[in-house]
Amino acid sequence: MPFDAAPTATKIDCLICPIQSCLARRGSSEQAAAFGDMLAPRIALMPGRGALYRGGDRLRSVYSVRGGCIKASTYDSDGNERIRGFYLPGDLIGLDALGDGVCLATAAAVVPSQVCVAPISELRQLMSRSPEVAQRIMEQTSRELALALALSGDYTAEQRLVAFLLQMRDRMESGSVVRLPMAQRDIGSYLRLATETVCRTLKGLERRGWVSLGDRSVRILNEVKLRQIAEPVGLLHAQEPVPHAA
Amino acid sequence: MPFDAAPTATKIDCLICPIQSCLARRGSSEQAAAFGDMLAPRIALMPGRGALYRGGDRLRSVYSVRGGCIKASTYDSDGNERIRGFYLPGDLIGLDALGDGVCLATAAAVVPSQVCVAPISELRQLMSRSPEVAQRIMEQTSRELALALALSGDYTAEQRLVAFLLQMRDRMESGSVVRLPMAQRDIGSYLRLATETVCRTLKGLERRGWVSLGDRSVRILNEVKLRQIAEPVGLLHAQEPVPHAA
DNA sequence: CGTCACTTTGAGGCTAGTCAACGGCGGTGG
DNA sequence: CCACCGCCGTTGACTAGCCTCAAAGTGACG
Repeated sequence: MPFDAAPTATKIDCLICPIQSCLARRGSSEQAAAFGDMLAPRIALMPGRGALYRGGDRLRSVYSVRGGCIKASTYDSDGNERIRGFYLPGDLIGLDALGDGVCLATAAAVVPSQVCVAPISELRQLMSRSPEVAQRIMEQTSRELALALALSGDYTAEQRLVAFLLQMRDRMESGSVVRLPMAQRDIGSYLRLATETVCRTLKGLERRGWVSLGDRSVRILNEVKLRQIAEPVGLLHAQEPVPHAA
Repeated sequence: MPFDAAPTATKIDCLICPIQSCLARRGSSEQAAAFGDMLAPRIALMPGRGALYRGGDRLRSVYSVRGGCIKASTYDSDGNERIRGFYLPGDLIGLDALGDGVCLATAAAVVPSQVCVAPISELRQLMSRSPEVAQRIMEQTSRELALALALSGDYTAEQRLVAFLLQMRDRMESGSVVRLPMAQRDIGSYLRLATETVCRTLKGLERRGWVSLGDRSVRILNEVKLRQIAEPVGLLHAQEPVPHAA
C-alpha cells in the first residue's frame, strides 16, 4: 500500500521519526532524506480494523502520528469504551509505556491514518542526545497531564465542550474552522457526555451565534465569548487567595 | 514546641527521612538515632495556620508526613478550593516538584500534623543509591496517578465515596474502623460532591446497614457489598473486549 | 455562655442521562 | 440500478442524580 501525503495538508515536523535520527547520524541531508523515506517503517491504520496496540501490551516502540487521528481508549468492566485522548499529526503515542514498557490504553484509528515507528531504545538515545526531542516529549507529557487534570474537574457540558474545541483549534493551527475528525460519540466518550448532549450543546452554541456547524467541522465566530466560557477549565490557580493567618 | 508522638499510634517507617540517610552514612545506629532525632528538621503544622508551601512555589525539599493529615489543593479563578489529594503518615508530599522544582498545589494541614523535611538534592542521591527508596517513590507517584484517573470517571456519589472509604482503609492499616480526619466538606471537595451529598450518602450507607458512623470515623460492616459498589471505580480494563476485525 | 465550624435534614430546581423515534448518508448486495 | 442496512446526527419527552438554598442541631473552644 502506498503512503500518500497525509490527508491534512499541514506540514508535519516529525522530530521523533527514526528517519530523522538516521539523518542526524548520516549527515548528508538530501541523500539521506530519500533513503530514509524508503526505509521509514510507517504503518497505515484504518478505523474499525483493529488497534495499533492494546492496553497491557509491552511496547518496544512508540509511534508518531503522520496523518489522520488516533484515539487512546480504556474499557470498563462492562466493555464500554472510555476515550482517554486524541492524537493528531505530530503527536506521539505510546509514551505511557516509557516507564515500565507496558502501555495503559488501546490505540486505534479514528479516520484513515498513518503513523511512524520509533523504537523506544532509539528514542531514549535520541532524547539524551537531543534536548529538542526531550523537550518535545516533556511538553506533550505535561500537556496530557494538564488535560487529564482539567477533565477531572466538575465543569458543565458547555464548558468542557468549548474547552475541547479551543484546544483542538490550537493543536491544529487551522484558522477559525476546526475540523473534528471523530464522531460526536467519541467526543462524548472523551468528555464524559452522552452523544445527545454533545449534539444539543453544539446546537446551543450555534443558536446563540458563537459558532457555525458544518460537516464534522466547527467555525468559531465569537472566540472572545468562547474563551470566556472555557476560562475556568483551562487554568489552575494553585495559590490560596487569602491566607488564613500567619 | 515539642514533637509528641503522632496522634495515630501506627508505626511510621520513614524511609525518606534525612535522619535515615544520616544513619545510613554514619553507620552507628543507636547513637545516630539519638543524634538524628535531635537534628531532625521536623515541622509542626496546624490547620488554618497557613500552608506548608503554596502552588507555584519553587521547592528545595519534599516532605514526609510523620503524623496527622495533609491536604494538597488548587484553587479556581473564584478562589474555590479543590482538594487534589490527602496525605497520611508515611506519604511524601511535594513530589510534583521533582520535575522542574515548581510544585502545582498548595499543601496545608487538615489536623495538627508533623512533617519531616527531605531536601530534593539529598533525595535524588538517595534514590540513585537505594532502589528501595526509588521504588517507594515510584509507587506513590503511580498510586496518585491511578487515583486521579479513577476520580476522572463519571461515577455516582455512592461509588466515589465508597471507593474513597475503602482506599483510606487500605492506606491506614486500621481494621474495620476508618478514621477520616478531614471534614466532610474536604471529602466533598476531593470527590467533587457537595457536603450535603457526602452526608446523605454516608447516612444512606448506614441506613442500609453497610457501615456505622461515628465521630469522624466509619465502621465497615459489610465489606463485600462495599467492594461490589466500588468495583467499577478501581480497575481499568484497557483491553478492547471484542476486536472488530483483523 | 456565646460563637463558630461542622453536620444533618428538608424542599426545590437544574443539568445531563436515558429512551425513543426519525432523517440522511454510505456501503453492500441482489 | 435500487433496496436494504447500519451508523451517525438530530430532536423530543421524561427521569434521576446531585446541587442549591435554607434552617436547625451538635460539639469544641474561648
